[in-house]
Amino acid sequence: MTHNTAPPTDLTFWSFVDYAVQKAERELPSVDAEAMRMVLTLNRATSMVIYDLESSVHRPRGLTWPGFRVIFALWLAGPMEAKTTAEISGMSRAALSALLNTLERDGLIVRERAEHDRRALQLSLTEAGYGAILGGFRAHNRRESAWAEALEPEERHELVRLLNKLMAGSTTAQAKFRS
Amino acid sequence: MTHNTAPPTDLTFWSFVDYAVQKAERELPSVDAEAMRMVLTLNRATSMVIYDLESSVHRPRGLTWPGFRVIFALWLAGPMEAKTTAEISGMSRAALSALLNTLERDGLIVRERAEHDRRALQLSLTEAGYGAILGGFRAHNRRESAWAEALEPEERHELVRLLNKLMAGSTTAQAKFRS
DNA sequence: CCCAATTAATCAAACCTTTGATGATTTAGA
DNA sequence: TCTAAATCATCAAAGGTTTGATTAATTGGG
Repeated sequence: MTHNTAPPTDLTFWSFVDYAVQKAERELPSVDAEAMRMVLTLNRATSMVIYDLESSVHRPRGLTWPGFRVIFALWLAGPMEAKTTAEISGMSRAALSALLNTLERDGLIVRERAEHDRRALQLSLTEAGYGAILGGFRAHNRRESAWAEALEPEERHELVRLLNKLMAGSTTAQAKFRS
Repeated sequence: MTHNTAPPTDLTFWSFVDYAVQKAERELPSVDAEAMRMVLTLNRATSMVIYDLESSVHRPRGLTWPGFRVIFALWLAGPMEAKTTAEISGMSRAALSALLNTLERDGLIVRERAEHDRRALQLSLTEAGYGAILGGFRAHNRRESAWAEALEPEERHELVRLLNKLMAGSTTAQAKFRS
């Protein structure tokens, strides 16, 4: 817009990060290029992995990615209150509410009123839900393995360490969290 | 479900990864725990960063996260064909098509038929779109900086390197890509 | 003991995404 | 040259997300 340096004609999902960082530095000299590159790359890598998992494993089995996340959480930590499910599967209470309609309709989970607090909801897997996660997770984990093979074991460790450190910094960064 | 080891009562978005990996190993001994931990952590870290950027920067300014991505791509690499915009902003052609309706209605972008190929669409920012990205990106980049401060400069570099290596492995992993 | 503030869940409207189908154009091969 | 295959964009249906109400139940001072 400001300058008319023609962008390379062969821009791809991959090469765009480098191009974008350089161009942004020219347009806006005050930009924090390293931070920009980090967030851009983080977003891209994740989006590739998740798209692969969802489209190659879960959709063909009749689950969406969010649906899988909920069933997965209930498999490992359920039965539990809806509030907790929302928290650990990383979605808002409202989003979970909508999602549960589908999962309940498909017979994968059961909604029940909690004993101790009649406002609260107790969620649990049905037999069908249990079956779905068992088969789905094996396939899911095989794809995770395939992705992980790109890195050496120490590199995987280091990646996890850095991501955890990044998340831990969210407090200092005063990040906004999902309510 | 199989075993009835009660999950810790204080499960949070953060602590769930450790808990889940351990529990999955007990339920399914053949699981690739390292790969599972890597993908789970990657997903969580990204989701925190993106949620913060979207809810604290873009939504208050009237843009969704996908809307921002498109305007951002057009700012740096535009004007360009819709096909390229979809590619570099990481969405399918169909998703972009729907998104453009909103952006066009809000007067941020212009859709035009391409000269050389009457099937193709040429996209460009309007003055309003240009204004939106200038202000929005400054605030966006400030939040990126705040996140990046959690890591040392060399750590940021290493994180980016590892993420790029992971993405490069998608070929070997035979990952499915967005069409 | 009672009412105000909180908290759990849901609803509603607006949006974005996915897959699969349909309409135009363009390209390539017989 | 002309038709079959490929390509670009859009549509349609089903689903999930966000923010901002709204309803029901619980809690905590006064």
